[in-house]
Amino acid sequence: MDEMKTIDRRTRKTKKAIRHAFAELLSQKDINDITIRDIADLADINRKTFYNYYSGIYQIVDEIENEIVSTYEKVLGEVDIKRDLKNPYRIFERLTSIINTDLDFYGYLLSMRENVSLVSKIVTMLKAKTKEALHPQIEIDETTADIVLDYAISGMIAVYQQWFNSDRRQSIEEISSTISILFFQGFSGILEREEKGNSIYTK
Amino acid sequence: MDEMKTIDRRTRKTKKAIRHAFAELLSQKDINDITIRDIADLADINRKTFYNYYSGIYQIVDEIENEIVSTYEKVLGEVDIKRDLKNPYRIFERLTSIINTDLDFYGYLLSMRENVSLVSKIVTMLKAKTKEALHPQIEIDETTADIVLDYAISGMIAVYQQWFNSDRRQSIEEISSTISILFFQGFSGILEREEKGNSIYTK
DNA sequence: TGACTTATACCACATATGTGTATTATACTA
DNA sequence: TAGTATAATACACATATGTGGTATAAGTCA
Repeated sequence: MDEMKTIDRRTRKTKKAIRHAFAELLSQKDINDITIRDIADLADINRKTFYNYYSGIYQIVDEIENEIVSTYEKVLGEVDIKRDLKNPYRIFERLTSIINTDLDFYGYLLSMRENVSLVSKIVTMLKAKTKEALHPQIEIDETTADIVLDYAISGMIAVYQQWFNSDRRQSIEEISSTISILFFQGFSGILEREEKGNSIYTK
Repeated sequence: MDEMKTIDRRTRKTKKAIRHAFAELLSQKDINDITIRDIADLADINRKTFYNYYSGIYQIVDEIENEIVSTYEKVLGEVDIKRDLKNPYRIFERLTSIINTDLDFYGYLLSMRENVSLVSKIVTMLKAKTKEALHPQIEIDETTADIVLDYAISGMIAVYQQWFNSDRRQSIEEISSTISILFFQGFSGILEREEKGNSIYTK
């Protein structure tokens, strides 16, 4: 968003128009029913001009996704993964908050059928970040670490997806606490919490 | 596949030709580069005929996915989810085996960008099956159960995806054991196993 | 086998896609 | 502000898509 300033005003204007038209159309109909002609018409640009910037509809989505991942990455830089690994509540609380605020506008992307790519991008980024934080303090072999991270990160994102689809019924604290327990103690941790009847997040 | 026998021979022949052509083309190029004309030409049918059976390329994928999910569902019927929940090794071993055999032909689907839908279909099916097995024996509230299942099932599938993409380097026992531990004891269970140095699956 | 039912082929059309080329309009910069 | 760079347009073309109507071929069944 910063380097935008140095770019040709025409380019800036056109891309903005395309993005805006796309968002508008997306709010009206399914992505598969949106044609390039639709976008060009609504953005009031020549159809050819569209191809100067995007090779197709999904490349707009790709661009948006990359912006989202960048946001994640930046905010995650403020967390000390290494320190919090054995009590990851703080990490998950942070992630949940990001999703709850910055992602508000793009939230529906998470629930779209097509956007596995966003999920996999986030998975890739989080895996990289976590692995560099782990290495070499925690004694665990590479392959196992991969499995653990795949499992935990994908699981976490799935929870967020459902959270979105159910209009974020639970509080950030609830979600964070549950994911945190699932990650470190698994299902047995949940059973324990349920038995006690006093969850971590009760006020 | 059974009811196929009662269907008009022409229909049978045409659908088979389409499916075959699609598989052939898929092995040659990316799904996004496959046109309906390609399929019609290779299957040696009129382009219009294609539309008699499928509304588009992705509906073929959809059909294949549904067949895969059915296979899963059937084999999973042989497992006693309720009994094995606290020591889920058997369940995961069974699932891993299915993937390793029946899914061999369609395995690459799991690693395709587009096939989130397969994943979500499997998630939906497994969630339903698990919930009916849980209810009402295990004392856990509905919402929490949803979260646990989303987390565990999506995590599990992510592990399988990576397993596929790395050409199934680990044994079925290794994968099953790791997922099993992750599910019931979480990351702490993995750390414990690593410390002891004796994993469940060492012979 | 012969009458029927139905799948498929053939032709046609409106629209979408991707791309090339030449021209015009706009923005940058010295 | 004048000159230059480049973004955007206009136009055109080959191909793909989805769909409708009619004719033909193949399968089904009594």
